[in-house]
Amino acid sequence: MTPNTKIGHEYQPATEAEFLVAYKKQKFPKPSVTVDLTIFTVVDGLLQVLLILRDGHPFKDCWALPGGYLNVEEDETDPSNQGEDLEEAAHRELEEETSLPQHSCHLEQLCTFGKSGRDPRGRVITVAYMALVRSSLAPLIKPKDDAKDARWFTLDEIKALGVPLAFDHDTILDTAIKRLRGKIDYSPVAFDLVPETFTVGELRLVYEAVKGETYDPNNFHRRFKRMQTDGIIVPTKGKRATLTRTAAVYRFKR
Amino acid sequence: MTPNTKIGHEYQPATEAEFLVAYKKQKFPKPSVTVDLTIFTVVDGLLQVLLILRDGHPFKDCWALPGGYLNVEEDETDPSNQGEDLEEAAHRELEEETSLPQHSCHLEQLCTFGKSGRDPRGRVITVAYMALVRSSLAPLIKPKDDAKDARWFTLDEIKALGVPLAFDHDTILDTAIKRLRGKIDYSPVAFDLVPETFTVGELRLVYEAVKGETYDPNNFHRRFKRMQTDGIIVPTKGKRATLTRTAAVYRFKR
DNA sequence: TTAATAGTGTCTCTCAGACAATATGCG
DNA sequence: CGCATATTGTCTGAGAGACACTATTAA
Repeated sequence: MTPNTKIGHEYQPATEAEFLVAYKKQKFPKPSVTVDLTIFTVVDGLLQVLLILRDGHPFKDCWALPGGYLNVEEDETDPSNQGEDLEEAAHRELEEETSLPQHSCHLEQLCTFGKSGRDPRGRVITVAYMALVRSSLAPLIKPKDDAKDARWFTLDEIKALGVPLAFDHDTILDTAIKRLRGKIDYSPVAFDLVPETFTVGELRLVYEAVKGETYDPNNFHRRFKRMQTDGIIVPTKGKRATLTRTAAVYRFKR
Repeated sequence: MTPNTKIGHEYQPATEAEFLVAYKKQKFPKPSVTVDLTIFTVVDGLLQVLLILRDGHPFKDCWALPGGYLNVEEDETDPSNQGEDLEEAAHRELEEETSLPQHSCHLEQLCTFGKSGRDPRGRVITVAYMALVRSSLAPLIKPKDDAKDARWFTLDEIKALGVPLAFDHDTILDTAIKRLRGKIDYSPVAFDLVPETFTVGELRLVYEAVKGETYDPNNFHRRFKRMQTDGIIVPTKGKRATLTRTAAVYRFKR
């Protein structure tokens, strides 16, 4: 890395130990770092996103993606502990927001946004993550139904708000949707949106909700069977689920 | 975003203006943010990466990806100016390192790394970018050939160093290679590694260098012709280039 | 002339889209 | 029973991989 001379990052004594002692005494402006989450689920064949209503400034009373500051408090007694990792913070936020047990949801880093002026409090860089909540877990998330502070939105409902989301969260959400739509074609993310066991129809509904287009049920079934012969999907004993008739139940492998 | 109570992010007066005044007076620990670049090129049919030799602590005398601090100095007279954007910083670093004119290279955000302990100076979050330099520009980059401070490495040469790169740059590089290998199949990144005008063979060599595998020249040619009928590629007047015989020359469209 | 690469043609296999047909079981 | 969905099957066309073949030209 090329140190920035203007803010004094390049003082260079002989040993690294000496350097660090001197370095710690210096002061240069730093940004804040936050972690924001785009939490998706598919319920009733609709792609939905979890938004929270901000109760404090800035963007008070605006809907926003859940998120929070990255904890970077250094441990005085252990210099190697410089606070929580980014993934750790994302998992923490996800748990705080959904009350779901850690690692019950797929979580992946999406993109980092840091435009000057995106937060009136000062320079804030946000690392956006995308989380996928399987439909069987989604209903567990909204216990505080009366309190209007967190709820699932379909994409149309967000548009229907008529006002933008807080900060640059519209851009983040847009990036997340594009990423999800792209990834579903070549990676097994769909299996993180469906219940642990599922029927062909349920999986197809997830694809349709994410891509926003209909799939020919016959062709999808063929594709599904190929996944079965490839060992990606295995049949499950509990061989029934009810829609208009019975259907075989499967489970994702690995 | 959910403010972190422990570091006092949630003081909430009535108006946003009042809030901001009070907020600015607070102090909480912040990380540094850097931008690191993985700069690729393909020369002589080999995928190469630009590394610099660190002349200061930490990781003095280690090879590293070029990078530097994000400038977040706020403008006292203009509160909306909170420093340079992430992309701006990446372009600046790229120009500083390669001396190539701005926007002559493809540049895209890769991933953000922020593990606790990755930098002994303190908590540092780095936003990694991937840059692609077309082979016709690559030779322009190493004027300081005697000074051993920046040069192209093939992947094998990096392995042959026998020591890891500085910081977590091995991980970043690995991520970049995987991204490039993945993207070349479904996006036109190869055209950012080839000269502005190119022959079928030159384009194939780029694919082979990136993927690390050989392509059947006949089948590749067929694929190439399909791109031509799709209008992605157009023939160019200067219809010759020399290897062992002449070949038609093409240009990427859009 | 020769050798290496450009460029064409062919066969096979896989997979996607369109669409026909049968099976099943809830109402 | 009737109908919606599950499940199977067939036809076609696009594209990938393997491989044979001809054309061109620098050395």
